[in-house]
This record gives sequence, structure tokens and C-alpha cells, in this order.
Amino acid sequence: MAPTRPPGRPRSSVDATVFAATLRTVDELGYTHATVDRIAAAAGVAKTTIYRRWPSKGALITACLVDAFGPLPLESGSRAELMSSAIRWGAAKISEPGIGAAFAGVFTDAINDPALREILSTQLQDPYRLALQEALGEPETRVLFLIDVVIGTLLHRMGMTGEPMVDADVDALVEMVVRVLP
Amino acid sequence: MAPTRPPGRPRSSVDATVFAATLRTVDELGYTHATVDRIAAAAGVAKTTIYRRWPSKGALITACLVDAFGPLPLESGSRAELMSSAIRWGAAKISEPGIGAAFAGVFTDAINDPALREILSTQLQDPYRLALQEALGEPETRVLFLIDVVIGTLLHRMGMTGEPMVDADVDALVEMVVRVLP
DNA sequence: GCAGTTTCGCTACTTGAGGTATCGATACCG
DNA sequence: CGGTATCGATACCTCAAGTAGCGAAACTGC
Repeated sequence: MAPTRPPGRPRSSVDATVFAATLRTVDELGYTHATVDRIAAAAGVAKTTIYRRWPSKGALITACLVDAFGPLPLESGSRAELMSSAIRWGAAKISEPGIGAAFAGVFTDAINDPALREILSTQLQDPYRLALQEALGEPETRVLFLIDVVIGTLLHRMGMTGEPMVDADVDALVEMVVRVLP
Repeated sequence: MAPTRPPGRPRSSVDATVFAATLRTVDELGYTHATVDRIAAAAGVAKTTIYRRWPSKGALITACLVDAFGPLPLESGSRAELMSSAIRWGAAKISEPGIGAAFAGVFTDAINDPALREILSTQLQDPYRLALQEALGEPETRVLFLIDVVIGTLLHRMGMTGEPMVDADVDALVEMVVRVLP
């Protein structure tokens, strides 16, 4: 089956532009003040175009994060090495401009929005959880707990309080988590 | 100096009623849907009365949390015992109805609201941080990191995802943190 | 009792943000 | 050229935080 093109005017390829504008706006103004109107203006696009592609602000941010993170890099090695590199990779990503604030904001929006929660789970959380679960060979509850510790710490420090996480803190986090691996 | 009463009609003593109504409403509807109108209605009080006592919804929630948590119980013992009991106390408190959601919600509100951040810091965070710092005899950066790990994990698990934290998870968290104490 | 002051509940309002509806113009297919 | 779906632009709806103004009520001091 060749991917037959649907009829009608094709979508202009502005996804990457919108993602960039989103992260830039969130970085400059914070999640709340980064309104969809402002993001659209920053991307040089109409607000309706954004809502034609993503059903809500939270869905846009989620897609933006999925795009920004990309697949979890899993080099081979011991479980401690795997876990260590995954934590350092996540910490570095969350430190990039706008990412931490966007991450924390969309999580919060999702608390009282079941539809967004579904999107966030299936598109962002589940893939990484499953990849890590398979790589570590640990049971699901254990992996979920470790992810909560790492993501919770990173988000609380950088998403919530806005304070940067220094290398020593990342080292300490890695050591804490790696030590409890069997 | 006797505390001379100011002129005018004295405030009705409804703070406790409002706090209870706040936590109940947040527990039932979640942070976002727990609007000030609804909280006021649940407390049997006018919305203006609430805004006459607390400058914003976030400030109300903060006061509510300060009231709900109370002072950090610090029994004497080793640093490991102190830390362990503090974590278990925090985990138990955050599990009470409405507390976790209120905590996560006010933190998020504070991200883009400097005035609320100031309130949250001075009234809720600083007291516990200072108490723990003094009890443990650890440097500030170290205590801040450990608090981020514990609060981050608890908030991410219970405030954000809404999933309960089972005893095994609390045990694992305690062990992780206690192990890295010098 | 009465003037002064402050809180009370009530209602109406302002502001800002997420999201929707409509419309003429445009780009692609057959 | 007809059919279809996207484009930008504008206007609109809804809901929630927070404010303003009002008459009534509760307290103090004279």
C-alpha cells in the first residue's frame, strides 16, 4: 500500500517551527504565560492552525516534548551503567531551555484532565518506562518507583523551583538510585 | 502591652471551617476544579470573606497546608532515625485526603507567581528546611537536595499521578535516603 | 443610645486564557 | 474545472481569579 495522499490542501510543514516557538515561549514566559495565542504569534501561524493539529495546549506541549526528547539512548552495559546514563541523559534534557517548565506544566495540567493524561501516558511516559523495564529486567512496580524518584526529583528541582541542578546533585542522585539496584 | 482589640466588627472565627472545606473540595474535585467560589460555598461563607483574609487562592491553600501539617515532629535519635521518621511523617501527611493535590497544585501555581512563591517559601518550606537542617547538622545544599528527592518523589507519585504510595515504596525511599547520609 | 469603624453576605463586574465557529482565500487531486 | 481540506483572520463562548460597591450587622468608646 503506497501511502496515498488524502484529498484537499496538504498541511504546511510547520510542526518543527511551532515546536521551536513553543519551547522558546515557555522558556521566556513560563508555562502559564506561554499562551496558545502567544505561541502561535511566535511561530507566525494562526491559532486555529495549532488547534487543527493538536487538540489542546497540553497535547501540543506533549508532542513538543516527545519531539525534543527523542528515543531513550540505551548503550549496552551493566544495569548500573544503563541506569546511570539514562538519569544523566534525562537530567541534561530537562535542563535545556523550556523543557523543564514545559514538562512540569503539562504534568500539572494532566492532573485534572483525563484526556490529557491519556495522551501524556501513551505518547511520553509509557515508551520510556517500557524501554527501561526491558533494558533493566526489573519488575514494573520497581521501575515505576525508580522513575518516580528520578523524574520527581528533577521536576521538583528544575520545573517547580526553577533552581538548576548542579553536577554534584546529579551525581548524588545517580549514586542513590544505582545503589538500590539488586 | 495587652493585645488591644482593633475597632470595628471582629472577624468571625471561620478559618478552621474554611480550611476543612478547602481540603474537602480539593479532595473531591481536584485542585483546578476546586474554585474559590466552590470552596466558599462549601464553607458557607462569602467569596469576599475569603479574599479579605488570604490574598489569593494559592495563599489560602498554603495557609491550609501549614495548618494541616503542623510542626515537624522531631524525636531524638540518630540522624538515620530522624530522617526516617521525617520521611514517614511526610508521606503519611501527603496521603491524607486533599493534601497531596493541594500541595502539588500550589507548587505549580507558584512557578509563575513570584508573590505566591514568597508566601510558599517563608510560610511552608523554610520552617521545615531549617528544622531539618538543624536536626541533621548537614549543610544547606545537602538538606535541600534530600528534601527535593523526598518531596519530589512523593509529589510526583501522589500529587501528579494520583497513584497511592504503598508501604514498600516508602520503605525503599527511606532506605535510599538514609544510605547516603554520612 | 449613638457615632465610628470594620466585617459580613450579596451581586455585579473586569480580565485573561483555553477553545470554538465562521468565512473567504488558497493549494492540491482527479 | 470541481471537490476537498487547510490556511489566516476575526469574532465569539466559557470559566475562573480577583475586584468594586452596597446595605446590614457587630463591636468599641463616648
